[in-house]
Amino acid sequence: MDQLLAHIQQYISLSGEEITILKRTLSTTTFDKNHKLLEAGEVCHFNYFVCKGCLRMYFFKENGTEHTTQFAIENWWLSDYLSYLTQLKSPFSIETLEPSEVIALSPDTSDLLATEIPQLSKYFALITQRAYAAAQMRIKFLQEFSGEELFNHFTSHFPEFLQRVPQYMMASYLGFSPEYYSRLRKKTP
Amino acid sequence: MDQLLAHIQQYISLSGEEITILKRTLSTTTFDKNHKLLEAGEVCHFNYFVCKGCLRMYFFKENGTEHTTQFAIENWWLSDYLSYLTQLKSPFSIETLEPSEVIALSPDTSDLLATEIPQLSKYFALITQRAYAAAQMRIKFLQEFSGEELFNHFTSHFPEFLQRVPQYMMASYLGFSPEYYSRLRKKTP
DNA sequence: TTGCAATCTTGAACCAGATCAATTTCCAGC
DNA sequence: GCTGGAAATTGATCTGGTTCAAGATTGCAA
Repeated sequence: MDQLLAHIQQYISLSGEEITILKRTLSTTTFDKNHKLLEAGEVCHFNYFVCKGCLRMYFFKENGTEHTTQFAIENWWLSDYLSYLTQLKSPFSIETLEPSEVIALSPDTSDLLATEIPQLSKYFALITQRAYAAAQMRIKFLQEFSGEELFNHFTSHFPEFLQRVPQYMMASYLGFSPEYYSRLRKKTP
Repeated sequence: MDQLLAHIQQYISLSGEEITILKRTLSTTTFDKNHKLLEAGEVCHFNYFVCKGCLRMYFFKENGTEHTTQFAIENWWLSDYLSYLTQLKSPFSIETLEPSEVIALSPDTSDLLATEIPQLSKYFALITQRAYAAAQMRIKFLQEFSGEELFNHFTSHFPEFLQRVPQYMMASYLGFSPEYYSRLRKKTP
């Protein structure tokens, strides 16, 4: 919970009263490893803030192969935004990869908080802008880099991730097969 | 200009006075075909709204090949959000593909308008959310579909685009070579 | 501690899509 | 209405990455 308050206060300042409102309105939930927060075919009712742990969002192709589209660790928000906004069914699943502590925010609660704490809209706007900017860069990387380049880029920029995430998930996140991932790993130890 | 006002009023309602403020503050600019609105290496100072025409955002790999990351037609906003937010240099270029009429919005003007027309923050927030949602779906499609599937999906969902955009740009947008695009096209006429 | 299931590795055959090179078609500007 | 350059097609060849199948490792549940 303090995790989120600290994160918010990186962008806007909160009065004592506002902090009280937030603490009263929001609550953290603890989940085991491999707990499903969203199952493909359901509506994505929440935007999840990770206080502690690690989540991922993924989907299945018709042929049954699984593809991870996003990871989220401490201080990241994660949700299927299209489903979250429209309340239509999501093609994605979201699950914990570690025992995790998250805050689940619904659109209603979000609106409520934004009216009680006007500043908060600015925080949410910033978060969404940053998420969009990150998505733009991810699209660029996927187009720009070969598998090997993606692998090298990722291992050098986010080494901490590799410890926390199974290789076959990393492989599907970067857009190639587990076998090829293993070969790249061998290549540059 | 009315194009933007209409677009805004799909999401929020504006008073006559607010419309006046908008008309006074914003202006449309007309550009020839192939006009560069942003050159790679510069800061992206504006978020562009397309009243009429067509823009694209693209970048170059070291090997010199060009990759289109986004198109924008009427009623779409386009910018390199990371550069726009941080005012750091952008790796992208933005150019018109047709004679176009656009509204260029700077972060300062955006803030100014948001204080004069509080409702407008909601509009901008919605636009960004939708853009983020679209980017999430784009990433999903790029992971989910083979070249041929992407091609079929795109031609069936956005046939109007194909008329307006050169094939080699479509090819790089979908993530493959112009030659392969041509072969796919032949395959399914 | 053991046993089983999930994950990771390795090899060999294969293929979607790239690259290179040679025409052909399409236009924008004179 | 030419004409030169950009865009599109087509064929031949090549390769990054997949797929399939068979072990080797790991890790966790009982």
